[in-house]
Amino acid sequence: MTQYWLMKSEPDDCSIDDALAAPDATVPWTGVRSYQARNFMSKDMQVGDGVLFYHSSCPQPGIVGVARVASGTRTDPTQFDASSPYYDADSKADKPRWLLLDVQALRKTRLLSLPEMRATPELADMIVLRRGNRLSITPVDEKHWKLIVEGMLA
DNA sequence: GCCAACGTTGGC
DNA sequence: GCCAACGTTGGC
Repeated sequence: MTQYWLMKSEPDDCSIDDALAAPDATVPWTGVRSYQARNFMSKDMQVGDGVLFYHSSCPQPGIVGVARVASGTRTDPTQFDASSPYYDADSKADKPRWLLLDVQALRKTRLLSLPEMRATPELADMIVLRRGNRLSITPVDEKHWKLIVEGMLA
């Protein structure tokens, strides 16, 4: 069964335009350094799952596009790259701690801004809107996906 | 195993 | 630049 996810990306790092410009519009989702998000990738996310592409840590945070999970997980090489901001000195090559998967951008949406999301009662129980939420990958209910992708918020 | 200190995320 | 929230670390 297809599931749905919201994935945060800092547009300075990888924006929806960057993803759409990549070969096959597909980018390796590097830099996940939370066990909870990692476990979503390895245990729950399936090729073909829907992804809401979200811009964070930027002037206009919000949902900017639709994507899909395009691969299973593999080792995230940035954990071994001492010049990377995602370097993890404690992760060993024979026992990698961090994973990534490929995400294929499908299209841009209008900007559904964080303030608009917060002002929309139908979205009130989205995990990404919870106080203090810092999780970079969160599951999305089908009802929320439909409202945002094809419903009244599209 | 508890919990205070610290670091990070991310909106504002 | 500030700060709320929360995960992680490390002393005990």
